[in-house]
Amino acid sequence: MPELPEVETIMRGLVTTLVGRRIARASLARTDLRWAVPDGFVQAIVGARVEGFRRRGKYMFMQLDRRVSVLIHLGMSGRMTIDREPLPHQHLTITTDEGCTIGFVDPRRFGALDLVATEAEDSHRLIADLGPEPLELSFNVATLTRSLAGKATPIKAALLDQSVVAGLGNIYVSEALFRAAIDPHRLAGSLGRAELKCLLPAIKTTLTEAIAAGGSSLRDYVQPSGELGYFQHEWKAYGRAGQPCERCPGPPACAGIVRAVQAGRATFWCQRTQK
DNA sequence: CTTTAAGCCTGCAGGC
DNA sequence: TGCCTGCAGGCTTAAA
Repeated sequence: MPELPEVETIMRGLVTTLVGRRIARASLARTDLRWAVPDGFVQAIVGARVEGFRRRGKYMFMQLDRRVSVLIHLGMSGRMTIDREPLPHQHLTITTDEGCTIGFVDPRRFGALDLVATEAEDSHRLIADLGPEPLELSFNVATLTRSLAGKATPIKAALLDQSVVAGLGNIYVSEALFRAAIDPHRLAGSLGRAELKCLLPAIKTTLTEAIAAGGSSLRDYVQPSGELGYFQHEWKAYGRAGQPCERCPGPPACAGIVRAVQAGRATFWCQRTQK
């Protein structure tokens, strides 16, 4: 589920029910997530008021009055629920002073919960090495050029590297490369200035449109309300192996979208138009 | 140093 | 129906 657009969507859902509210109760069903939830987690948040949220890459901070933030990472299968019956694998349940119930659900337990001083959010070990936020001005042709310079790794893998740019995952890298008409196998350092000037807005518009659509839903609900995202209907490459490419006339001129495995991850692209 | 592969954990779809 | 295999949105680590 959760790449940047999904995390952003989920966070916006949490803002409306949590900001300004006090945490009346909290319970941890288990603490062995990707990393152990720290001792004292529940005591640290119960009684606190939620002041705001912040997203950084695929990570979310829930900022409490007490100068403490809860770091939330959803891993592969993480979800947040609002006012829904407890689900299997619901590891954390929070109740607000208004009686709303927030659930953190993560079957595969690749996700994480941690505490960090609010003023030190950016120093957290999971955050410190993240690259620029792709939708901010700090992510531009100059910074992208610098971070890709000399890289002998395929551009697909480079864009998945969170220290190059924070928040892209397997779906949106495939989508952005399709839009930029760049072959995912091209070595990152071999991309010319013109190609980077095309890739940059391709990344930004893909993410912006995905956020506007509420993210992409694969097999789980994305939004805390249970609503589905609908950007999966806009996918032009990801998950479309064997289907026609929208830029091409179809067979025999073009075989359509093909799938291959790169660095252990599925990649989808059009061999005719992505060079 | 850089780049690839394996591993973490569970659920689901497809093949037999 | 039931078992087995492969695959999945992320990230870390060990190995090459």
